[in-house]
Amino acid sequence: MAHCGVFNLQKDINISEVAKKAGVSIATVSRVFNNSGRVKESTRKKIQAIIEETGYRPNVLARELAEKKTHLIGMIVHSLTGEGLPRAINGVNQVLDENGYNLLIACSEGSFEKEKKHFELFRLKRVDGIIFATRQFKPEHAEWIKKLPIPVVVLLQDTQEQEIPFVAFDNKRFAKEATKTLLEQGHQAVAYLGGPENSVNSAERKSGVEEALGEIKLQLDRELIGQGNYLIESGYNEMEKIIQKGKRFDSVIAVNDGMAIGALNCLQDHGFNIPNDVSVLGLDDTVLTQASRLKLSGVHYSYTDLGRQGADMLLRQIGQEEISFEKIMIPFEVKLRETVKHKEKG
Amino acid sequence: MAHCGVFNLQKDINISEVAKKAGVSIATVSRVFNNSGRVKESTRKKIQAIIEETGYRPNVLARELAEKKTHLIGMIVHSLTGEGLPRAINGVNQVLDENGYNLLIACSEGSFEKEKKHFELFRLKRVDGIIFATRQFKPEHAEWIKKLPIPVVVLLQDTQEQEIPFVAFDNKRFAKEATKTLLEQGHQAVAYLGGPENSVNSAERKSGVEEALGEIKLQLDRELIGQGNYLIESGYNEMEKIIQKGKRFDSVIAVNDGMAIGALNCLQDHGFNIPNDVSVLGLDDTVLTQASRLKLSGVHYSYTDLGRQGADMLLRQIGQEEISFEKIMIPFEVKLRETVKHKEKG
DNA sequence: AAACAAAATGTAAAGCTTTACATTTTTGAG
DNA sequence: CTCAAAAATGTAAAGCTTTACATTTTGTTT
Repeated sequence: MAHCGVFNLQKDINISEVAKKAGVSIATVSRVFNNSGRVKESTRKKIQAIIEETGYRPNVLARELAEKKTHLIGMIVHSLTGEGLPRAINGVNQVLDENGYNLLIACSEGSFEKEKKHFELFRLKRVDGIIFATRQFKPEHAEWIKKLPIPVVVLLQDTQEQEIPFVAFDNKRFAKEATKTLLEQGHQAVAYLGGPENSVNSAERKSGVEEALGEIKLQLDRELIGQGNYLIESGYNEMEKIIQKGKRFDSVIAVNDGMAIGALNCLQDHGFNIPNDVSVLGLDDTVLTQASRLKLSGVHYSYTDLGRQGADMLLRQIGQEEISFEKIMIPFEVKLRETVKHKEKG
Repeated sequence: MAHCGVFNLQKDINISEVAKKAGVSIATVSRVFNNSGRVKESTRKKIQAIIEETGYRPNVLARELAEKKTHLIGMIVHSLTGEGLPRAINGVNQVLDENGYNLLIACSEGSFEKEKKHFELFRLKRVDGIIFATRQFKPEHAEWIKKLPIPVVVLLQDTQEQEIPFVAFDNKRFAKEATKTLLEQGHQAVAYLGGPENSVNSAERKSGVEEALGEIKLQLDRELIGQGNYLIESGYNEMEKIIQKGKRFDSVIAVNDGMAIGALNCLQDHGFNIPNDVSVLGLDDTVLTQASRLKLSGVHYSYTDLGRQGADMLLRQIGQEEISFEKIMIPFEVKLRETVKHKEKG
């Protein structure tokens, strides 16, 4: 076996030592290593041999200092748990990896202060670009971003700014589509389980549901609305409350899978037959849809795609003179599975 | 509002400009900024005022070059999806953040080649340390790591090397404990659903189950063993196969939650009463345990903890002369929930 | 006031590369 | 064989800090 690349470096060798061994100047070595400028074939071979032999690798720090480019991308996410964001990170990471960039991760835990801290940190670390996934995009965020001399791409939120590009899910639209699909199956009395009041995404989804109902002159009955916190348990509890009211409904739409699963369990515990008595749909498509005995219906949208597109967009912006505005909405697909009663089968 | 820190930097200001403005040398500015060496109070104030005014921040790259320290930790994981590793990343990230380090993420997708590539990359990027989470720790890994001039901590696997510290779950032990707990409830005919044949962790868990059975002179019946791939569907299918064989069993242990949930669904579809006819337990404790109508029993162990302890350990090693060997096993807890029949209730 | 210690500050090197520009060498045409 | 142009290579600056060591200033003691 020949030399094992970088692992063989006992002590760091630098460019001038290579140059000395080859009897040339450091500029020539640099040219050979970076394949830039002209070098006579014989010289190139000689230098390459020495690079091979010594296992020389340029000091990345010095290089970055000289080039003013770190090939580092910073990504700020509000959470590292849950199913979505890790997938988004994965997507980002894939694209960066394919393009020779590295990913620096920071987690804000939803704290505005931490977001700021991480923006500053990334700025100091001289990252080449930032991907910012937040639960709520505020005017202050826009201010910071506009001051930054590097491109930023926002994930998950519409920035409402012509200067700040983003990639997001069209919450309202897919909630509307999913609801329409449900209504087309003949449902009329829809119960809705939403997320926390202050959640932008949750509000968007609700308004999508309402819009779909509105188009056929229906509306959400106040008595059939629950408000929870995305968790399975909360779905169960909110469903319980609605059932207790005794008002009739033929379908339940939940803002996410967790609450939908909770609702499903609750309905079954009350003896409802799913989907014949009640259809259930979550505006989501996580692993939970597969966990229940009846496969849960939902809306599929890919976080991996979100991440990939975001990273693509960022890389496009990097190196560009002007930061150009782009917005991308990730496509979605309504998935009717065993928890929704189909007309044709009805 | 005063100056908004780093965001205000229109153009980068460097230390010599600050020095010039203050009428001192760059060494003094450096001393003030880093709070090192002695500086007269009046000089310090003057310089601080100018730093404040100009928003000067040292160029991190130059600093790192001079200090030979990047405050960067590289983490290699085999997957970014799933519930465990993102939590581990989260734990690592928390500790690093608390200690002024940054996290560089790389995903190997289980490929040996990619692992190598990322080790090399991290080496070149001059990270201060590496956290390596792998599915299988091979002799080659040990070779690389021993050649590296920076500390490495391995996650999830016993390195079997006195020189390479690790943090892991004691798969065999918790599988054994969980099984013993189950047996103590009076079960005797245990069916086992395992993971892929080549999985180290899966094998460890199986041997833990066998050991527990062995202690009371029982053993796994070959007819009651399934081999799947961790997914819900695979749990369902493997359970189905076993049921078809018609052999009696009073409990099912699955290598993970996914397969346990699949098995649970399958059993219920066949009309078994859980837990009266059959108890079900997964050697895991993910969100899936909450998803089914009957809360799934399992073993809880914290990936966040794993990550935190790993990062702690790494930071301890950094800066130390000799790399010292440490091994940590994360504690676990058996969780009996609704899918296991309890003796006292029996 | 001298002498010395302690404190404050400055100088310059080391950390290592890339690259614009300068210089030398080679090649080919006349 | 000469000269110009092209090719190859070298020099030195720029990128910016930290820090060991040198120097200057200040303060104290005798």
